Parts: sequence; C-alpha cells; structure tokens
Amino acid sequence: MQSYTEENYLKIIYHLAEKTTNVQTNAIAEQMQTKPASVTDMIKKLADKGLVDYIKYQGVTLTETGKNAAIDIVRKHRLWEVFLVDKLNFKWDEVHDVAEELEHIKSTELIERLDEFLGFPKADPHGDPIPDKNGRFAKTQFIKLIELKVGDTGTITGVSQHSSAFLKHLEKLGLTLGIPIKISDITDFDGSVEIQLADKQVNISREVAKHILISSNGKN
Amino acid sequence: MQSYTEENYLKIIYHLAEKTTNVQTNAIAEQMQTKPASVTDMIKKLADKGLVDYIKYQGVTLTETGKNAAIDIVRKHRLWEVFLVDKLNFKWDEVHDVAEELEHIKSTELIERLDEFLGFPKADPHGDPIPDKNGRFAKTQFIKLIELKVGDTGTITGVSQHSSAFLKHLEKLGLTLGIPIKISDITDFDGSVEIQLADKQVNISREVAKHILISSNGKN
DNA sequence: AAAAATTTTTAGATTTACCTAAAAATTAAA
DNA sequence: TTTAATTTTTAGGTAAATCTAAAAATTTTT
Ligand SMILES: [Mn+2]
Ligand SMILES: [Mn+2]
Ligand SMILES: [Mn+2]
Ligand SMILES: [Mn+2]
Repeated sequence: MQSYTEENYLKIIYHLAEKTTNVQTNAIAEQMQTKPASVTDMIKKLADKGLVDYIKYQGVTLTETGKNAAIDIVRKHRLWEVFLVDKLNFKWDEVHDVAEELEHIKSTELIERLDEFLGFPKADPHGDPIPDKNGRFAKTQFIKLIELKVGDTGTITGVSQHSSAFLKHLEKLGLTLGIPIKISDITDFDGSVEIQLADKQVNISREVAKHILISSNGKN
Repeated sequence: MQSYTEENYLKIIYHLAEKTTNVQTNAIAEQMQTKPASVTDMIKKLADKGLVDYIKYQGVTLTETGKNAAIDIVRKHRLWEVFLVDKLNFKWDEVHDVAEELEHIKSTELIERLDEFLGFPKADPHGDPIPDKNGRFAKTQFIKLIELKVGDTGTITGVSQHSSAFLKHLEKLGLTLGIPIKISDITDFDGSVEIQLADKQVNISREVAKHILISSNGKN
C-alpha cells in the first residue's frame, strides 16, 4: 500500500512517461511543486519498494507494479470526475481539484461500485480514457485540431490542457465534447483557425487549437 | 484549515463530549488508537489554534469554532454513508470505514451538491442525524429498547453500536431501521427480550437490546 | 576537449505525528 | 490523611516528507 504522497509521485511519473521514456528529476519536481532534492529522496524510496527503476542521474521508469498502481489512481481520478459532472452537476473545469483528493480513497469495492453506478464510462469529462478494473483502456488516436486543414471535419473528443481558464474559454465558445466541427478557414495573418459549428462560426487562436483533440471524420 | 489528523481528533472529542463535559486524555487516546502522550501533544496544538479549551490535567472541551469544525466532519461522514448505501448499494455494516476516509475531502461545494443529490437526508443509515450546512440538526430523543416494558410498541430508528458484527446480527434478525416492534416478553432467566415483528418473533440478548434505539409510540 | 551551464545528488535541518520511559498531578482507597 | 492507583504530562527520540545550500555528475557550448 502506498502513501498519499507516493501515489501522487507515481501518477505524475506515469503522465510524464507518456512523453519521454526516462522521466527526469526536475520534471517531476515541477509537477509535484516541490524541490528536486525532495524528488531524489522519494525516487529512492519508490525504487526500494520496487515501483520504479532508477539509475542515478538517468531518471526513472515505472516498473510493471508501479505502472499498475499509477493506472489505478488515474482510473479513480477519472471516475470521480465523471461522478462530479454527471451526478453532481459540476462543470468540466471545476472537477480536477476535488478529484485530486478523491483519487486517494482506498477501497476497491467503492471504485467498482462507483464504476457500475456511472454505467462503466469509457472517458472522463475531458475525453481522457478510463482504464477498466484490469487497467486496460484503448489508446485513443486523437488529432490536434491545429493539424487539420481547411475543409476537414471532425468531432471534438478531448482536450490536452485542463486548466480552468482554458476549459471555461472553450465552454463559452461552444467548443465542448461531442461537438462536430468543420475548418472553414485558417487566417494567413496569425494562423488563427475559423471553425464552423452547427449554428455559428468561431475563431480560435493557434494556442487554443493546439489543445483541442479531434476524432477526424477523414480529411478532404 | 485542519489536517486529516486534527479533524479526527476534533470529531472524536465531539463524540466523547456527548457523554461527559470534560473529555479526558485517556479517552481520546483510546478512540484514536494512540498513546496518551501523543494526545497531550495534539491537544496543545488544538488549543493553540483555538479549537479546544484546555486546562492541564482537567481534560478538554471544544470551543465554538472547534465544535463547528467537528460537526462539519460528522455531517460529511453521514452524508457519504447515505451515498454509499442509497446510491452504491453498500450494506449499513460496510460503510463506516470508507466514510472515515471520505469525510476528510475538503470541498464545501462537493458536500452541498452531494446533500442535494441525496435529497437532503435527515438521518444516516444508522439513524444518526445529519447536520444541515449550518450545523443544525434536531437532537433526536431515542429510547433504548432495553428500557421498554412488556407491551410497549415503537419503531427502530437507530443503533448506538456501529460494529459490523452487531449490524450484521441485527440484519439477520430483521431488526433494521423503520421496523415497527412490540415487546412481547422479557425472559425472567436472563433478561433477554422477546420482540414481536410484523411476521415473526425474535429473541435478543440484553446486550443487543441496549444498543437498539426506539422512537416510542407511547407506553401502555 | 575545456569551460560553462544545467541537472542531480548529498548533507544537514525542519515539521508533523508518533513513540517509550519517567516524572508529576490527581483521584481513590486504606 | 497518608498510601496506593490512576491519569496526565514532560523529556527525549523516531520516521516521513519536506527544505536549503553545497557538491558532484552530466550535458551543452565554445
Ligand atoms: Mn483531472
Ligand atoms: Mn480529466
Ligand atoms: Mn460511521
Ligand atoms: Mn453512521
């Protein structure tokens, strides 16, 4: 059994490992909002427990055990987010912090029943996949909206930025999950993207377009 | 803001204060499953924070602030228990431990929405009253089943013992919340109580009868 | 391949919540 | 009202998770 803190380290290492194989001390420190020296201490502890492989100065990778533990926490986090949005009517920009706490509640029974209560959802309110109780989930192939060309169509199925400010912005524009879109223009001047929605057109900056994930209906 | 541990101390002091005015160090230690020396340490800390009044060797009492904090934790505990039973189909003997963890999740918004989602319940699965968001709740006047005389009738509305063993026992006998009962006999030999239910008679020991709470329909 | 910059680790402290053992105060018994 | 038993506190320490400052290793730049 891991401590609250150890669980947070595992989860953060897991997420960082989605981008780089060997996760660096400084990167962990930044995510954990702590100092590199503290990270080194914790890494040693996790290595002693067999949760990470660690070579001094070379960063860490999760062991199979460590990865499973991390995925379990991700599962809990995302299920709780679904609960908060679907059952308690939270907005998608309001759920992350509470889920950060709820994910540490230790009860397998609780999570299985919650999963059932929610109807075994496949994705959380931000479009991120929810691992099943065996830790399995489809590695979804999203395209970043910014990679689409004029005329391409698709459906918004995720975001790669979870800050409240960003999510509220999308909400205001009507760019929420499940919304079908078509790229109507890409501005020469600043590269901003004009998007055709069912009832209106909206213009978003490249920065915003980078963080919207699309399941493409095929290019044209 | 209190730590997880401080919250547990406050809650335990609150419950102990329902029986005695000045709560003793040893009593707290027993409930907290820790040593008296540790309790003294924590009491000093809580006193410094203005959550308890403390005179050396004289025990503690909660301040107004401390009491409010304690009631808030009790509220969360009981609401989560209702959630677990009503929504996730846990049995009344399975919810306490998980609620012990959930009660520490820090989000006023979460609890208010949960309360609403549950339909603003007035009592938890054990019949204990749930304080409203202002900390107010009716001080329910229960009679212990053991105090009833032959011929008295009433309804089971609470239990004063929350152990899984006890609750499972009651469940098996059909003695659950809301069940109307009538005392049909009190055995001379061992003082055990014979109870008439809608469809059957059951016999319970004095020890069990002590921990069943009845809202009386009046004596006869 | 040095020098410079960056990253990571070690060393030594701090804080929180514990602990044991022993001293002090209070309460109960003789 | 002494003595005995109980309760509570103090003193001194431990383990987990931090921190700062300084040393060591690695990487990047000249
Ligand atoms: Mn989240
Ligand atoms: Mn999410
Ligand atoms: Mn309970
Ligand atoms: Mn209860």
